[in-house]
Amino acid sequence: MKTLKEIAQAAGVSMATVSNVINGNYSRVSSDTVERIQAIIQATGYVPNQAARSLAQRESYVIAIIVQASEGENIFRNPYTAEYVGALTVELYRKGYYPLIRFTDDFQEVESDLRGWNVAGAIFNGSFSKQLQRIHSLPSIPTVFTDCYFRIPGINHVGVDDDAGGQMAGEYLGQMGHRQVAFIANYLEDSEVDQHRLQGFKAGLKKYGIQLLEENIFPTPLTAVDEVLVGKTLSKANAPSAFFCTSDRVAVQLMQTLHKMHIKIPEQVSVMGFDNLPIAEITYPPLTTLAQDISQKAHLVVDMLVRHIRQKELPPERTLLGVWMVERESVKQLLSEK
Amino acid sequence: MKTLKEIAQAAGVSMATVSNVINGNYSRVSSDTVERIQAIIQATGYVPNQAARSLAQRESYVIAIIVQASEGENIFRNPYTAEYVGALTVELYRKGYYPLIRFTDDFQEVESDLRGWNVAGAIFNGSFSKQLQRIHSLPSIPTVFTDCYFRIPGINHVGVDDDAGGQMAGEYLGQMGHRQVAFIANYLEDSEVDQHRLQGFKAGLKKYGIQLLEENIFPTPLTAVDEVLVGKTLSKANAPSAFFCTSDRVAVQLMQTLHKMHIKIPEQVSVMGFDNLPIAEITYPPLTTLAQDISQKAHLVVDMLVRHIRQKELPPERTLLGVWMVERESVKQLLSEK
DNA sequence: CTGTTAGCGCTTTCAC
DNA sequence: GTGAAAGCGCTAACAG
Repeated sequence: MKTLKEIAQAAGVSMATVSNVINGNYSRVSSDTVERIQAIIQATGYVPNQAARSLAQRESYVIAIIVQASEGENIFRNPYTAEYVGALTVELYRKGYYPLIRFTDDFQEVESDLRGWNVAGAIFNGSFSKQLQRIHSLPSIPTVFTDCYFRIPGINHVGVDDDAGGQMAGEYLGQMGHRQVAFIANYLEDSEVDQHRLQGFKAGLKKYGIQLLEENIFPTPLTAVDEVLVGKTLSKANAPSAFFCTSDRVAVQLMQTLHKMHIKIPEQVSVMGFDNLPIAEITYPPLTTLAQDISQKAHLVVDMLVRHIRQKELPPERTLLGVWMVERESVKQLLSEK
Repeated sequence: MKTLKEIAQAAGVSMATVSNVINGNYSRVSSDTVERIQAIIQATGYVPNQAARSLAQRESYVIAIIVQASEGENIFRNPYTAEYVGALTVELYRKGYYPLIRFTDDFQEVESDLRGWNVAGAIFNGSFSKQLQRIHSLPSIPTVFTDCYFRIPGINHVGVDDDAGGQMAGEYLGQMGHRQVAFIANYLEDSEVDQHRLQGFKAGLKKYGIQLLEENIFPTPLTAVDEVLVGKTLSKANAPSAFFCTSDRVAVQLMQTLHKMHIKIPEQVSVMGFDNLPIAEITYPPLTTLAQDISQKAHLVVDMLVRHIRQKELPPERTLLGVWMVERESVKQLLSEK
């Protein structure tokens, strides 16, 4: 018993009626028939063919999840991305959609996925700034962009309040008595996320009259985290006593380097991260960081997307998720100074 | 320009011809026509409709990746799973397939995915022991099972040589001079992976005349890793000087507990893991562990699956991937004893 | 080499 | 309430 037609025959009704039952249009079918058909479906374990449905409806229940990654890169080695996509997956199934996950950086591939699968919607993660114009001008499929900043209005976006997070970090370090601090970005030049975290950080420090020196801003982990550079930075006259890193991953790298150099955390140097990934709990010492609620974010994103799928022509939305401090043990309270 | 039909009209040929060009059946089309049609496809950015193709062929280019997880669980928080599924995703796209990722524990859902999408094949990860019978009796879609042990013959399987890994761990600890050791499983009762690692471990220890005491075998992290139990275990007369954990994640938990108790690793207690996940590098101290090549595994799995898709009726295959020691700093060399 | 034709399994008017 | 029929976009014989 494989097709709708066979179900219809078994029930002695037309295909249209079975179709109505399957799709929950009970108002068009007598409750007797509904029950009878459902019983048969149950008994036979009939499963509708998604391809046929998608063809007939000119739309599938597929949602593309496009994650920016370079050719052949396994982006799920990044724990943040993995957890986020996992959370999206869970949410999508909950709502009856199927995720189509694609790692890419290439607009061609994105376009053929979107069109080839007649996707109902798409979720983008990462800074697709360059391709954005073209993505945006695609057939009118609803999209939500996440973790990126755009100058283009008219897109749906869910992000994290990076400014606020940076600011909290700045204030916290100030309050803990640090007066010389440093910032390590992931990719300052390209990532607006990094730029906002830095901006917020500066603002937070300002409240304590602290200035972040240009020389203490490291645009990428590569330019900061190796032993010689860390050594140089720490041996200066006004060496920073604390580092704020744009992500937990970067913080972890820094901590490794410090361990190798036998520099004690937080006794000699304090470290802060951003994201509150599972790894933040297992570092030594446990990492003080800014938390974002990834499940909530996924939930919001999927909700927003589904809303726009159901009612096209809804005006674009933007949401910024809050962040909060998770105080662990990687930042030392300094004696207050003059 | 959206459909094959339109391309055919534009080129002044029949749909069949365009179809042949799209599917690379160049032997049935003159090279002139091939070029002309390809040019048009290029120019118009035509993308074939996957649903239609799948309907007509009675098979899609979708491969289901079924990951065992409880209802609503985001299994990508497990870094091993995330990395593995990511690697599968990369490999599948490389071969022209689309991954359909599903977290579940429920056979019903598996079945409706497999049938509803007319998947070309499926990859299972986790111990689907209970459902296996039913999965196996499904419509004849090729499957590969990974990271599990089954008594049922006739299935394709790619696993890791857990016995060998366990044995290497046992021999290594023996060679490093440890004489009292302990083993922490993830879920000994249910996981045959754990059981094999334990078995190998015992065998490896035996070469050094070491016996693993029953009381030093912890069936789950819950029964081992909390402070009181660790305290009790370590204060015994013949306290273990080293712990072999069935996974890096468990090892990390143990290390955290030890840190909390201010027990020095490896000076006071040595720790070994299994998997060589990225986290193994960032623990303090870096974790000595057994490595498996996840990309290679994914590659093998996809290769095997595709082989069975192309030639049904191929006899079932089983492959065991090798593992190797990655020596870092979590195991101490003890003075050799009597 | 190329075209014609008959579906794949489902949804969707539109009649009844 | 229910059914008949016309596709959705593509592939797969089979003719020519």
